[in-house]
Amino acid sequence: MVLSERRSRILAFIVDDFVESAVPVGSQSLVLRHGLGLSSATVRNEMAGLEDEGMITHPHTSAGRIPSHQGYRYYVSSLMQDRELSNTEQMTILHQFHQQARDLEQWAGLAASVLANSLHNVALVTQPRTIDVRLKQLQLVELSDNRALLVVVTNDAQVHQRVLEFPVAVQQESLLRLAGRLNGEFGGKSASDLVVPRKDEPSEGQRQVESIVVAAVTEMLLQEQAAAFEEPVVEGVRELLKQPEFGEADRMLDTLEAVDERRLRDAIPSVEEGGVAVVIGDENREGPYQDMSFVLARYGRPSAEGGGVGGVVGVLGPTRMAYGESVAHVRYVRDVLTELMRKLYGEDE
Amino acid sequence: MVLSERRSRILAFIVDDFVESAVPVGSQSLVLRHGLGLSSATVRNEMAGLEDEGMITHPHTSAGRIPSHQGYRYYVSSLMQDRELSNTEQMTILHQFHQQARDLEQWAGLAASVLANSLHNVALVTQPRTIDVRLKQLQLVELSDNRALLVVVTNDAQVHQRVLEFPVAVQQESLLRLAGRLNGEFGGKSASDLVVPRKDEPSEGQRQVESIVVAAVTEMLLQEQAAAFEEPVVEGVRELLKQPEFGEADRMLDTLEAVDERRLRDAIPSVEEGGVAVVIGDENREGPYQDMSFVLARYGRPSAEGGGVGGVVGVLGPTRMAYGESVAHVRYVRDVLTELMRKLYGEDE
DNA sequence: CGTTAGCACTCGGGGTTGCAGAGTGCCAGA
DNA sequence: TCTGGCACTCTGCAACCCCGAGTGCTAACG
Repeated sequence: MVLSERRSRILAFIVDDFVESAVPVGSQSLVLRHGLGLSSATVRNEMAGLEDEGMITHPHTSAGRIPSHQGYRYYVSSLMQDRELSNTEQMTILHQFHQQARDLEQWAGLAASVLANSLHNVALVTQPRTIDVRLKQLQLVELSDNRALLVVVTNDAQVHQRVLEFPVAVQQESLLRLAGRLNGEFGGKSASDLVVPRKDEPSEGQRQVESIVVAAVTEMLLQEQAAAFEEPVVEGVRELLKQPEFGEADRMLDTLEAVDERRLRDAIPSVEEGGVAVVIGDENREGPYQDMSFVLARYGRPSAEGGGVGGVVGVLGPTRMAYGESVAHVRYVRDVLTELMRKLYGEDE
Repeated sequence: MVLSERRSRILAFIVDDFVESAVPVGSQSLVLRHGLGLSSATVRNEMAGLEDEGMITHPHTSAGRIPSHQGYRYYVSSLMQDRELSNTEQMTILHQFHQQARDLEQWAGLAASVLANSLHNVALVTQPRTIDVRLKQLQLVELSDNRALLVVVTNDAQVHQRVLEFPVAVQQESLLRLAGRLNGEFGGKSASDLVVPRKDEPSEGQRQVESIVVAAVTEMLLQEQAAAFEEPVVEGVRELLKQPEFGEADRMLDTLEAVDERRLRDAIPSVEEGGVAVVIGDENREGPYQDMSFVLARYGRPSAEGGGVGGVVGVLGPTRMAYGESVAHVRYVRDVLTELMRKLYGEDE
């Protein structure tokens, strides 16, 4: 569907005004705010037209117009100008990363904070994951006589841990030897390559220990493999709930449920690599998000070689959202994260 | 202050009824619900007395009575009967722990979930910490040519990680040797014992690498040491906000801010070992919690030998809270966590 | 034929009014 | 010392009204 030049301008103004004020915009206020050389009556006629085309609606007979989901869609796809962040904005964001981001795990949280604060909506960032999970290194730390902490580092630089219990007493020294041997044997391997070995040398007890460790590692790798994402880091819930669409208490409670990490993990729309995806209102499959919008992007290295590592970064807000701003910010933070990952995992390979 | 037997009974009924219904309780409804052999008029006289003693108040002239903070305090200290969880309740909770709690890190979250669901309030649990942080083991994992992941396990079985950047290229093999050497040298030592060594053998580059690693480890240990608690795991925010005292939207927003992890970390009242602490309303120093109550306990091993490991577990709710239930649940979950820790870190030492 | 002025109509929000219900305080009598 | 009774108070809720902002339509205008 293509709108006339004039209608497009009017639609864009309606979207802009409504996004800013959250109040349905009427014909008169429109001509007053933006000096279009038309009378309010003409604008009313055009608005009626826009309504016929499904771009805007009435909340009730005598209220101003608000954009429909389709109207937002048209705005995002055809009308919105695609701005880049200014240098100052870029520097502000970069600065926060350079100052605080020590640890891989903190990156996601930091990115989420930055987005939430700039956009006053919920920001969500998943931890970087690889599609092809492999063991990088494991470590065994003695805790008590027959307990040890197993620490597993995978090729996406994620660290996982688990407490193991053995039927026999073990010494730190033998655990070290075992860890060393297993690292040599299984380092770089994926879950399916791990098998409980049947060597002859080790005593009965040690064989048991070994098989417990290998089983745990296998399970941890599989678990990592199974979840496309783990629960995303979510930031800015309060920012979101300050928006006037959530003014009523029960609406707030529903929304609070919708932005629960566990809930979001399964609801994040799929995103293709490269661009920034905008999913508006009822384009969402899941109920609670039908009057909200996602702006999402993949960060990380492309999965070309199967060894790609990455995740998803984005914001979630009411459909009445500053799409232009959001896209610009999400894209920039995506680029920053991608660059960080590129440095971390090395330039090539 | 001591109340007459009859007034005590009436106060207890007022607290019970108000906790249950959240509606100010009047003299008549009181005699109807509990068959005390008195007329409403007499109860009114007693209520006037209780009001003089500061135990209850009026929201306005012609409303029922609600307990004052002092009233709750009297109730908790003198009136409340101290129940234990029934066997079934204990089993339900234990079952959840046995089924899900694989990983030390998950314990806190699980404990919080259990409490939040049973008590319909916010539950908070800090990760176990020791007062005397020592290095247990470290691990170095190569990421790219000149980057490595440093994994540090401390004596409280916490795992921490950081990405390090070296001025020279490093090999996994030399990292392994370095890690082994440092483990031998510094295992069991605390931050103050770590010093950048000045050996002669290693080449210039390797010395740089070593000093970077040692510096990072020191910093991580200190950081762990500095924070009495890290941010607690918080669960059940939605449960809390469903309570009628948060029915209005702006009240909800304020509360949402108050239960923010970062905010809570600094606001948790201090708790002595042993018992269960109840901090009611304006007994809290910090503003946002002045009309809420904490029920808290320390879990873990006593810090007798300086090597104790533990944390804090508890709930946060409106002053109108089922204190008896809360105390019973918090105490039981505390015991469960303590037992788990005892097993984990060994019986003695 | 597109644009505009004018007009009747509609609806939500805010303020007012008017109960009904639940409670209280107090007093006089058992 | 307790209790029945009564006048009084305050909240919550529903009904009501009115104002303002906005619409749709029609007729006139360039």
